[in-house]
Amino acid sequence: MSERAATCCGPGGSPIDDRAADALAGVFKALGDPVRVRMVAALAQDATREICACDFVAIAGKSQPTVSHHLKILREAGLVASRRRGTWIWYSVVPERLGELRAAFDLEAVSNV
Amino acid sequence: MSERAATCCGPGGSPIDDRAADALAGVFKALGDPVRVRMVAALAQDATREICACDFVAIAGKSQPTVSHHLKILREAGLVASRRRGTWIWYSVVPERLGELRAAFDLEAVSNV
DNA sequence: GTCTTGTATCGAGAACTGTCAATACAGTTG
DNA sequence: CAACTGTATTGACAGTTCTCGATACAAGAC
Repeated sequence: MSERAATCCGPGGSPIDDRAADALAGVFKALGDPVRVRMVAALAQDATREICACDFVAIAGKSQPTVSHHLKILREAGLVASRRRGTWIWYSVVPERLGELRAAFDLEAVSNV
Repeated sequence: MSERAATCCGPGGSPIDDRAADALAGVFKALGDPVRVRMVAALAQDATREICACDFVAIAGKSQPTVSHHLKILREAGLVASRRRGTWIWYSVVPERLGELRAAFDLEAVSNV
């Protein structure tokens, strides 16, 4: 930067506070893996869809511990919810969180496309 | 899974092909860092906004090499574009790519929120 | 040409991530 | 209770990522 920067640059302050940036980045990071994208996509076909944890082994094409690891990341990011019913655990998407993400792209820059 | 899975699980095939999942995950990964979220947010205030590379040092609060590293990641993800004008290099958002991301959330599951 | 300044790349270290085998935990069944 | 099955956790390894100092490259000023 240096002083000369004043010659080239406008104001350009960031329109997002650090807490919001951290939160957004956290959710994006959770979606930043192809395996997890496939899992979320399978769930997000509709908001009420539930998929048994055991089925994600086939959907993801990974071992059971790996699938469990990815499900945990998605859970902690608030993207999916789990619900035990009898022996099996069913996962579903959290529509509110996906709505938040979509809203994050509803900016001037995007709406004009 | 095992054979018993057939007892608990529906079809649940993934509605996204591997190539699309890889592509989506790649863009999400690029957004999976608070520094880059702040940089993109600063650019995305409107589609025509241009920010000098030198200004991102202040916006990101990181060293110049680190900022350059993050800008490269955003460039390679197609999220921002760079344009040299004289001495300085100006960055702007790529609205089409942001539109693609927004479209990724326009699913049944989300539109019903 | 040299000097100065903005930007990108290199190199290295610390921290994190994806993966799976082995193991532990949680339910159901007998 | 014990046995079985679905799920989560642990431990370890390879690969990646973030960060910055040092350095190289690029363009304008002199």
